[in-house]
Amino acid sequence: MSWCIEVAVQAPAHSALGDVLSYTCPVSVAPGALVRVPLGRREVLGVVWAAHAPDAWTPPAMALKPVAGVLDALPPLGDAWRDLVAFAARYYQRSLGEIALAALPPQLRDLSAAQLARRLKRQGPATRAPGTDAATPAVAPTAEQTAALARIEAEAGPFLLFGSTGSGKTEVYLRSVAALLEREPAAQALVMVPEINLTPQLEARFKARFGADAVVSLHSGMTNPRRLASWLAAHGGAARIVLGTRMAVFASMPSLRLIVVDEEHDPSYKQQEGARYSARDLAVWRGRREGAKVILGSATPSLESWHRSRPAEDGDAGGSYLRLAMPSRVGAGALPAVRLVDMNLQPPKTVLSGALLDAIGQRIARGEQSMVFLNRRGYAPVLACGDCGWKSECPHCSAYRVFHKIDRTLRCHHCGFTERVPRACPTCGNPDIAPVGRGTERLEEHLGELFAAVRRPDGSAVRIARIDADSTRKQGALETQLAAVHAGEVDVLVGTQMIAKGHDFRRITLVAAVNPDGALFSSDFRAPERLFGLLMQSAGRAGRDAAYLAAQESTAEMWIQTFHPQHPLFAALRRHDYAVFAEGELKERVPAGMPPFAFQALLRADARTQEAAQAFLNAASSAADGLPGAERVTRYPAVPLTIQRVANVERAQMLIESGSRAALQRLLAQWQPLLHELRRQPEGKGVIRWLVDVDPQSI
DNA sequence: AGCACGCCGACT
DNA sequence: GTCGGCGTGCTC
Repeated sequence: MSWCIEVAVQAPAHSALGDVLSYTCPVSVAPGALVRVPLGRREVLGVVWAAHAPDAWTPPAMALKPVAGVLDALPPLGDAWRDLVAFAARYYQRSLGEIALAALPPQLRDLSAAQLARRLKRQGPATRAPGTDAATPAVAPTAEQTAALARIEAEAGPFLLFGSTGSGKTEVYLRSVAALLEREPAAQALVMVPEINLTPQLEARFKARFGADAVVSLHSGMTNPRRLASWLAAHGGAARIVLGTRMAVFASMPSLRLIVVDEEHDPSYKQQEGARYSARDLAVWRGRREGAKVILGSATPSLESWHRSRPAEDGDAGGSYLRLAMPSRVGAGALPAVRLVDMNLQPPKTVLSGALLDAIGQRIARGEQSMVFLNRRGYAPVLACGDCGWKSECPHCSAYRVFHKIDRTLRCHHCGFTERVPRACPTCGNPDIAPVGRGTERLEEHLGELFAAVRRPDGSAVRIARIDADSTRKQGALETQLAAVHAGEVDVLVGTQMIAKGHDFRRITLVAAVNPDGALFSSDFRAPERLFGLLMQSAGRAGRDAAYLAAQESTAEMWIQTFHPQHPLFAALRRHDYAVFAEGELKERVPAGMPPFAFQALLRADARTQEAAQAFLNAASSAADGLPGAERVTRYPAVPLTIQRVANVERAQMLIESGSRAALQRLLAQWQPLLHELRRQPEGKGVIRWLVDVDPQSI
């Protein structure tokens, strides 16, 4: 008789396939061990979830296949890690194996037991990096930082570190990590940032403080071998500090004691494909499960975290998070003065108001830098024919193709369909087709023309640069461009929100948002929150160096051009008052029953036709009628997505909402098998795929 | 998810 | 006459 082991393999949740598959094994294998198992015609990597001794299981009707190999050179994944994976799978309605395998470095899938053993030997034994040897002399912390650190030491958390841009949140992270590593010889810390772009500078700071050996990174921009090496270092305990993007929340860290989620409000923490997990929320869960402290940091926290960190008041016990405020900027100038330009008072079709141009011109003359934001790539969002009304619609999507002047193409930003710009209107032959609206390319060109005659202090011509997804497509292009800005080789920087995040430009004294109005009246209730965060973050780019401002006798300014200057969002922004903005938003959400006062999920269907997609959703809704607890959950009607068709696929979704997270979870869990079933019914005809998005980040 | 098997259009 | 499209079905 042999052992029976239950193994999680990469397969989607499916009615025909259970969460784990059973195999026989001649020897005992610990849960958490990695194995190679036959699956159909191939052999795949799996994680052992349970093992049953020879006398403790009865063979099922079907014959079980034997395990193909055990990767026993690797210590098994811990209970805590498996609990995290199991929770994420359950909460986000995915299969165990899908989450488990996605959480492992991809290269592990291709390695045999012998190859892995060799690899581990080469990597050397898990010598624990000391973690504090290279400690660079740090400047003394401010009173606010000291106070926050004391609370973090003394209390359990989770903590919401509410620190304005430039308040030195990173220093608090560094010191919290340092205190932990010194206190516990084996302890590990996980530090997450929202974007890959932000990992290099963070890595540099952590390596300078803790030594290169103690720190590894984990993100999708790394090569597979490097990712495997980092993962093994974290799993073996050699790496004391793991830095990474959202995927790092699943890193195996046997001695995890501290988790930092920087810019916790950032939407990038929510995965938008496959398993749609929130790395921030999982970090909080993981911290509680493993007894690790969790620090969420932001100048503009998510309303969820803000609400959860509300102080106790009469009649309200307060939130479960502890809010630590650091309102002052360190070594930076005062927060920039916010100037609103009422575009209603400008001549029609004004792109950049005269006052803004003057202000930028003055900065150029003084050798300072300005930054102009426009959240739209390309030259113009639409190309149109004035005669017949033709517009550059994408044939495969319900969206316009964007005109990119640089390579004279029309590109669909949703499906990627690209064509050369036609010489004349494709429908009426009119050669006079014109760009409508503007993107970063056109803004860059426009600024170049406007400042053509202006001279810098040394008499040379003005230099304008653009940073967006197009200009940084090539490997290393972003670094090169950022270096040029730092070196003062750029006077005016044009870009998308890519340049609003994190980068610490010392000589920028003016930031302008040219056209932020779209988000004010969006159908997505979180749009204002995102806009506020983005504008605050952008404002934070200006005047980061107080000494520089003083030497220049300059002041930092944030310019906003808007047709709605009286909007309350701008009033709060003007005073840099996130708290007022947040309280205002929360007040609106209570009566509307919206998050954080309710919990949501989306059921989405993609199909050949919009009718088929909606028919599936409606049938799904009917199927949920009988489920226990359904009366505590509101199901809204099926509606098309804002961009209804992408790559010839019609998309519809249905919002599901409840005041009780448990009730919502219960319904989703019971719904899942019915949805699989429904797919094969007539109502599921034409459905290409369906998916559940728990705690959707936009609706 | 893979990877098969299984029936209908343009090519050596 | 085949090569190949992706529509259903199965994997312990």
